[in-house]
Amino acid sequence: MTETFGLIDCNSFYCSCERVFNPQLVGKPVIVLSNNDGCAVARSDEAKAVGIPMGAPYFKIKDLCQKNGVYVFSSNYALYGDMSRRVMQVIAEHVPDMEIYSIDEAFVSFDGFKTRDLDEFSRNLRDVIYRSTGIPVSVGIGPTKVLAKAANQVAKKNKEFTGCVYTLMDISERTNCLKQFPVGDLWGVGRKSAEKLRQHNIQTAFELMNADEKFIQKLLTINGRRILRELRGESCIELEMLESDRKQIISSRSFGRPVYKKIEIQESIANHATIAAEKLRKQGLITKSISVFIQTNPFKNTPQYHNSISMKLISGTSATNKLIRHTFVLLDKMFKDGFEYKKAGVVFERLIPKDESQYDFFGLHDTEQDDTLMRMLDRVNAVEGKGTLKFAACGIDHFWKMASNMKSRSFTTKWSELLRV
DNA sequence: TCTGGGGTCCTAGGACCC
DNA sequence: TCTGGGGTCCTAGGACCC
Repeated sequence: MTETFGLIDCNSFYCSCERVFNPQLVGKPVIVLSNNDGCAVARSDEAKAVGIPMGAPYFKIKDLCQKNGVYVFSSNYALYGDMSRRVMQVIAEHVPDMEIYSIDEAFVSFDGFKTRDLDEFSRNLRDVIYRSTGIPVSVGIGPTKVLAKAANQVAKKNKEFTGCVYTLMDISERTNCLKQFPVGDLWGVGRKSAEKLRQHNIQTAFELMNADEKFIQKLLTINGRRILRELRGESCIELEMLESDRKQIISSRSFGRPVYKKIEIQESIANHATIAAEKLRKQGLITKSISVFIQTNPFKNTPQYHNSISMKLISGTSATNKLIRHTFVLLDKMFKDGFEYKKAGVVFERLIPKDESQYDFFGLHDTEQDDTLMRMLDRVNAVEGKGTLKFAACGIDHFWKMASNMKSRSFTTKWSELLRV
């Protein structure tokens, strides 16, 4: 039986969020920058039109932005996360089988919907989402996820023509479309794979679809083979309606200025351990593996050093104080003087639910004292604000802190944050 | 001066065992 | 002098995604 997938994707999501609370921006070029105001991660159509490439470093496009009156924002994740929740909720109310794929995308299953009505249904859904959240979306429809993704891209690129909804259910439509679809624009085909395919004269999705399966598997691993089959209309990638368990938690950041001293790296590592530990506790998890990494700036013509080192714990923990201590031991083992450091971070892996750890008789569990201390810490920080209470190792100066000079206000979360106690 | 951060999955190859 | 091979588990690194 042929399945029917939909991909609902918010248009220029971060920019659209900024526009919802600042309608003057509608019709104007808008971009949103990554952490540290590093590079452009979202661009409105108008910003694309003046020639701002995706991922462009801000310092390189600053002039272009000024010349064209581009509105520039630092990223405001609290706002985007909240808007995302609203959009997803509206979708869930209309299509029960859905997978939240990313902050601005959801796959849905249209199995059981009548094919003939899907276009109209999708346009209506689009209207409802826009009316209730202010966020414009595009919808792609296809017999597999890869094709639904491709359809979505076509819908987005030809908004006037497609009305932001496009379907690849029809086989002759599909052939026509895939013949003009660059293979590198497919979901799952990145720069490296596209280059490999090009070397074998495979430039379009249509050419990939007609290539030899085994050859493609050899060239691009099993993932490539799956993509090929999905292009043929054979569904290999399921809808994942249940959220899978987290496998790792990372906290890392580039420094706001060059860093040379170990004590300063320690401070930032302590902060990352604190943030990651808070995430652990929020999700009821403990970690049994800790890694720390440090690196210099690969874009800079200075001596380079990057390293990471990890340790396993006999019994897991989510206690910030313990985790900070462990990360310091790891940092000691790999830190080298004489480098200009740019970034550091902490990774927790081998995560297990805290309530499963009680079956571990031999381990040194977090004690009652640890747990009480962490509960108190989390509570104070929830009420009084993030970082009100923290360990001395985290420092107070925060020299390493990133730039975020153009952030919009937290329109949607300010109050809810205060009230969430 | 200034180039994000947080994730997942796959594979090759080493270690180890019998 | 001969110097296996297959299975499993683990990890680092690569590639990809948003």
